[in-house]
Amino acid sequence: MNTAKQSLYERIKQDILDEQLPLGEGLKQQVLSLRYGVSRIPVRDTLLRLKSDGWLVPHGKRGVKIAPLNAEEAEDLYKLRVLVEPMILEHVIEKITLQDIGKARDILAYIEKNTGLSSQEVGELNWQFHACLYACAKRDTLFSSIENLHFKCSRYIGFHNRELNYMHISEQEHYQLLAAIEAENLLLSQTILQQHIQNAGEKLVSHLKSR
Amino acid sequence: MNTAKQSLYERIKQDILDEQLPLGEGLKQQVLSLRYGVSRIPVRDTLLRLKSDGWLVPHGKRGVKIAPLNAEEAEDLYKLRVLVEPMILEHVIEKITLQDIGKARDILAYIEKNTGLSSQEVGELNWQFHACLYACAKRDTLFSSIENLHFKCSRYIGFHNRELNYMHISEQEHYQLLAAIEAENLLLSQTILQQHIQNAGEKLVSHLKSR
DNA sequence: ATACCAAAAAATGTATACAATTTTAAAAAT
DNA sequence: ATTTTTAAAATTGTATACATTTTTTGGTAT
Repeated sequence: MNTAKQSLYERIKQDILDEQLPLGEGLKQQVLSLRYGVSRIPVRDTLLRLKSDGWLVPHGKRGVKIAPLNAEEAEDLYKLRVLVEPMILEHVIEKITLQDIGKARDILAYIEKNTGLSSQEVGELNWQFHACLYACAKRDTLFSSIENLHFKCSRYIGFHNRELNYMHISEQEHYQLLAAIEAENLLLSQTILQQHIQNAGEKLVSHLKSR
Repeated sequence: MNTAKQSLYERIKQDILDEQLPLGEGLKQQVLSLRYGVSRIPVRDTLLRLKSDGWLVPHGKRGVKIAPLNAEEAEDLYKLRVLVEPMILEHVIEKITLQDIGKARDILAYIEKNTGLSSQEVGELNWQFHACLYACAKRDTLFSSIENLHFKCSRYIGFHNRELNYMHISEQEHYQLLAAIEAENLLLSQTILQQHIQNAGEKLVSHLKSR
């Protein structure tokens, strides 16, 4: 919405990702308002929003804390994605244009060219690629459900990339997916996408469990 | 959280369901704060929350309006439920106790006994039945994803009941589902649940389309 | 008459102030 | 020493006041 609050939302998200905010304890509105140089009102708005997003959870009778990462949640999120994301491909193939495909290909090319990207930037571009494909299906509900799953995953993916530096592997799968969509081969594209998600999910979960 | 805001959230939800609030136009914070006798701050909190919930959508550059009902969204929501809800049954069957089953059965009995319930009350009790089963799986992420889908559906279900008075039909399916879970028959319970959701979904969608 | 611009009005975003609740800490009682 | 009670401190929820942005409206020019 507004620049101030939007940036506050982004800044707090970033600080959660970078582990700049206390994990076990409740987040104090006043501490955050001092830290970010705004009043408690926009802080409250942001905390409420991040709670809806699932990045924050209730803390005791009042306030919120950062949601702990756990392997079980990651597992369920990826299983959900395996089921849900292929659903939208039907509509993607129906509606996708050459411009859309070009745009998606551009994102992949950009990732390949810029080897110096941070893991988080790669993660964001990865989602841009998927979102770019899914958006052209023009199914708001499906799209936002998927977007929501991605958002919840993104906390794990950041971690994933930072510690495994994994993302490059999946680039080939992205090109295969794009080709299958371009060929309007629904079943193949769904299979590739499922595999793509499952591969990433299994790697992440096994890594989370082995800590 | 607090009583005042909790009840404000419930009251605004109720007024959206009962079509007591303007549909096309943006909801004005001040109008609502006068209407409900509170300041704009808790109103703002509630509007933000209902926007996250999907009951409200952005209105122009600023503010929110009530999300319009449309058949496409209902269709996608039910298709999502058909895929996602059977997922949790695996864990339900693994963990469910006789107490849980008893509690679920009590809810069904209560619905049968009280023939004078409003369509909305029946809808709420229906969800209580499902939630009661799903909760014992102890899978927070799966549960809240399903809860979220139900919540989005609930706007349509209220409408559905009011205009079709359909819900009694599904009681038999509920008993069948409970029996299959009690018998620890995963595949059967999943099939019944899928059918249950699909039946309701198809009826609702066809009704929405024929307006 | 239509399009465009500017000023006023309206609506929201944010800050500060106050109220209510919860947490803490300390003291008293067992 | 441990538990319970009670008061103070801390924290959040809400109201009011102010700032900023958006929308509307009225006027002017083409």
